[in-house]
Amino acid sequence: MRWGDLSEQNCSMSRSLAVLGDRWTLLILRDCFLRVRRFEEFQASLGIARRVLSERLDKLVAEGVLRRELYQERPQRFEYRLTEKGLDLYPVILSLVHWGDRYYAGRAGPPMLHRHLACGHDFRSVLACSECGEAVRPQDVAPHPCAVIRRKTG
Amino acid sequence: MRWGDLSEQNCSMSRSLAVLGDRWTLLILRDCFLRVRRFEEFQASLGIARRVLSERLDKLVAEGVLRRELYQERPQRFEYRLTEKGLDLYPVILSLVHWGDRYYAGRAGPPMLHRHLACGHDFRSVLACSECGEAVRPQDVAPHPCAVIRRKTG
DNA sequence: CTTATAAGTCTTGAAAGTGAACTCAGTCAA
DNA sequence: TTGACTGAGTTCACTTTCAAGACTTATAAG
Repeated sequence: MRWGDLSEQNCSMSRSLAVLGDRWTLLILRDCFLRVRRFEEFQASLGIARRVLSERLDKLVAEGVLRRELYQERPQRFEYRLTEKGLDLYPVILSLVHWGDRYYAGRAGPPMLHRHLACGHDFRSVLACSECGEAVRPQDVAPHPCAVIRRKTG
Repeated sequence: MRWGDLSEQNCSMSRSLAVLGDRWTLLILRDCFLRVRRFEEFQASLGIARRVLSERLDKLVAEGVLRRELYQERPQRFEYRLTEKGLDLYPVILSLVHWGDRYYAGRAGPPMLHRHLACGHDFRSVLACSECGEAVRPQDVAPHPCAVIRRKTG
């Protein structure tokens, strides 16, 4: 299967990864959450090839994850900002960061901490249930198909 | 910058993505959480090229995300199972699934639901604070460097 | 004019991915 | 004892994507 065909899969994860799942896109989005907004900033921060950066930004804009906003007339210059759809990726980003913190922080500890302004503490992200608010572990979850699952029956 | 140099970055997200951030790895892990364990099963489920699957599984084993376990002697056959480190990726996977549910579910709704066995409800994943248990939004969080940040100073 | 800046685009060799065929160890059935 | 079959890979001949740097375009500043 080609990567491009992924978005046609009947699976939300495939469809998410069709947008986010290549080598640079999530790093670009991490930068967005750190208030990086301009082409040269992304390029300097990531060391990504310019052509690839350009492609990825275009795709994220096309998908509505980022929007391209004029910040200067003459010469026209644009910056890239998270939309609401983009902001909704925060749990994905933070989960990845905290997994890295747990398994790849050196002796020096995690390079970055996150303070929860509401309670004042540095925190880790916890997966919680939208219905009861409790923390959720993999063994507490039963995935089940929503409706009819289409199978090839031939 | 080459992808291979990513793991040397002083950022937990880079280090996570150095392991997980290519085009197929997270889909392989999704399958793991759905109890797919064997080479042929992964291959059939994903339609991935066999060479790439083989490479990815090896890498995940090398990183300690999966372990390779003998399930049959003569001929020796192995299956791949999540380690604790792998199980800790559940928040990442579920966040991606629920983001896809929200933005890419068709008229039919999400293809897959997740029941929280503790409370009995189908749920969405919510990002919560490990310290106070409250739900966290991006604007509630202040990231700050943990220790000295190394910069190129000349 | 000349240089500088920001945001790209173009080019070219290197790396990675694709799909089909092939290998290898062993089982099973005739 | 041959022949088909299974599961887990490996190999090969392409095709696609990526990396790094040079080039382009619009404009301002000196």
